[in-house]
Amino acid sequence: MPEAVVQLSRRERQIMDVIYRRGRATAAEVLEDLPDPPGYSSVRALLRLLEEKGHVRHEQDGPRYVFLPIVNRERARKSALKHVVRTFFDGSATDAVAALLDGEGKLDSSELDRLSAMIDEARREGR
Amino acid sequence: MPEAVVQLSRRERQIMDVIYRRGRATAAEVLEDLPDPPGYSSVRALLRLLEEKGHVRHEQDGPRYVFLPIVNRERARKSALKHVVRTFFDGSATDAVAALLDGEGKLDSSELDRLSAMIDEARREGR
DNA sequence: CGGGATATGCTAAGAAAATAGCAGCTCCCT
DNA sequence: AGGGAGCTGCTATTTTCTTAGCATATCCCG
Repeated sequence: MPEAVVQLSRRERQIMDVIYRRGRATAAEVLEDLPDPPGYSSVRALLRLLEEKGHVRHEQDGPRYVFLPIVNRERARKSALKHVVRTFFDGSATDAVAALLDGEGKLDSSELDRLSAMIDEARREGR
Repeated sequence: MPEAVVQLSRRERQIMDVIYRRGRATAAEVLEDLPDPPGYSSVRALLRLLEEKGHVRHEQDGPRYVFLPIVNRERARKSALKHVVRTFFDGSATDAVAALLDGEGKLDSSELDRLSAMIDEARREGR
């Protein structure tokens, strides 16, 4: 029930995306990956804000900070998928999978095997 | 090619989500579904803005407007999935499917069949 | 060991977002 | 027909976001 989906602002969202993509990132790295990159100071101000709000934390790495998400990737993933499924697929995970299969880049045969295996697995569990 | 993912503000994003979820919506309906619902006027102001920016259009329905997304759901879906896959799954659609299979609610057997069929399909196309 | 490059902390101001208020139009019901 | 309910258009205000600037600390290399 917690899942207090705090609403991030535009930049905050962009920054969190970068951090999730990289797993961890310094202010300079974040800046590198931001669209319409602002000044360095701006990024740092936002990172401080995100930290205050409890979205990231930092570890010291020599002279600089490395920022990490508070919510682990696993959880964040699920939450993101859930939102997409709810918003664009009427809650149907199956439809979402369908879109992934034909939308995203071609999957090679080993990946398809992996998926088949997962489906068999689900079938076994399901009965 | 560029997927000009125009950056929406917090509220704008929320409103677009509502519209995509419902397919079409009046200002009152949008308001209904918004978290931390603001005043009615606020919603309308935002809708007007979204229309100006080209994200939605409206049709007249008797005395009121019904708003619809400009980008059709199909495209919006793909774009949303792509973003999630990129941000949280290192670009691996397969991993995303995996998360969907065990994350989202249980799939019943007919859905699993459907997925199997899609995978076979992909295999056939892929070779 | 000295200086440039790179960091951080803090703060202030400019830009954008979000909200609310008011006037006027339209529909609908009694 | 009269009047309330429900909408829209526009605008003004407040709040939040976003940015940049400056002072200070740390690292690292020649």
